[in-house]
Amino acid sequence: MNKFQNPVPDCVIFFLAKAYQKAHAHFKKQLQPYGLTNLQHLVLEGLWYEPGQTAAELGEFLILDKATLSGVLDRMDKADWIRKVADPEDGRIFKLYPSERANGLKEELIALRQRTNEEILSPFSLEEQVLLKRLLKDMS
Amino acid sequence: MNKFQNPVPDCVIFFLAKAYQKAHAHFKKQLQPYGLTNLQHLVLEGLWYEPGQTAAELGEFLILDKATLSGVLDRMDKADWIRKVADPEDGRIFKLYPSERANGLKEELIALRQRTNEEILSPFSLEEQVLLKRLLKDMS
DNA sequence: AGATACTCGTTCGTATACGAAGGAGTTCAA
DNA sequence: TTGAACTCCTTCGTATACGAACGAGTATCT
Repeated sequence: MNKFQNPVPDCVIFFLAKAYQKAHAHFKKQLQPYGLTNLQHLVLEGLWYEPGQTAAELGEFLILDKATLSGVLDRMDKADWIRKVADPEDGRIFKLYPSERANGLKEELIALRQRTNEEILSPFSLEEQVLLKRLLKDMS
Repeated sequence: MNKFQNPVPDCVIFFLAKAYQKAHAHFKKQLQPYGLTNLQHLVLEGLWYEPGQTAAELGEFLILDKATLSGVLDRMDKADWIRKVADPEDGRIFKLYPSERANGLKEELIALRQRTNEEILSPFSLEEQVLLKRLLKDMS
C-alpha cells in the first residue's frame, strides 16, 4: 500500500531527471575501471568523431557550456586523455585530439558505450526503443 | 549539410542527458523569479506531498543522495523555505515542513510546475506524452 | 548495564553545470 | 592603422551530485 494519501504527481521533469540519474549512474559504474567520468568519456567520443575540434566547436557539438568544458579539458589534458595543440593561425584557440592512450582504448570504450546503451534499453521492445530515442531527440 | 563524415551515434544516454538538460534549463528559468532552484522546488513539492518527513525519508522519496540533500536543506532553512523541527523522540533526526512563506506560494508554484510540464510536452501528441512518461518511469 | 551494530545527518573531496565577468587575440570599418 | 566589436578560453561564485568517512544517537543482544 502507498503510504501517501495523495497521488504521485505526473511530472515529466521528475521522470526525466530520475531516468537520467539512473542511466548516468549505470554508465558511471562501467567507466570507473578506466578512471574516466561520463563527461570525459563524452568528450573522447566527440574527439574520435571529429579530431582537431576547438573547445568552442566541441562545446557546440556536445551541447556543453564552455565554462564546464574548460575545467574538463584541463583535467583530461593533465590525465593524458587528450592533447591541446595551440593553433599558430589563431592565438585564441587550440585544437583538441585524443591522446595515444585514449586511442588505444577507442574500440573498447566505444563498445562499452554501445553495450551500456543496450543494457539501459533492454527492458523495452525494439519498437519502444526506437520510439523512446525519437521522443528524447525531439525534446532537445 | 552535415560537416561530419561519420553518422551521429545513436546513443540513448546522450539523448537522455540532453533532453534532461533542456527541460531542466527551461524550468530553471521559470523558477528564477522566485529565487528557487529546481532541486529546492522539488524538495518543496515533496514536503507539500507529505509534511513532516525526515531528511532520510525525503531522500528516499525523491531519490536524492543524503549528502546532496543535507546542503540543500541547510540553504532552504536559511532562506526561509522550510523549517527543521528537532524530534524529541529521536535525537538524530528532525522533521521537515514547508515554511509559511512557501505555503503562501504553494498553489502558484504547483501551477507553474504543471504549466512547465505542459510546455515541455507540447511538441508531442497526447498519445506520445503518455508513452514518453511511461517509458521514462520504466527506466528508473 | 555494556558492547556492538545500526541509523541519521554532516562534512570532505572531486566533478559537473552554468551565469557572469575578464583578459588576450582577431576582425572590421573608417 | 587604430579603436570598437567580437570571439575564445579562463576564472569566479553558487548549486548540484555522490562516494566515503565521521560523530552522535539509538537499538539490540547478552
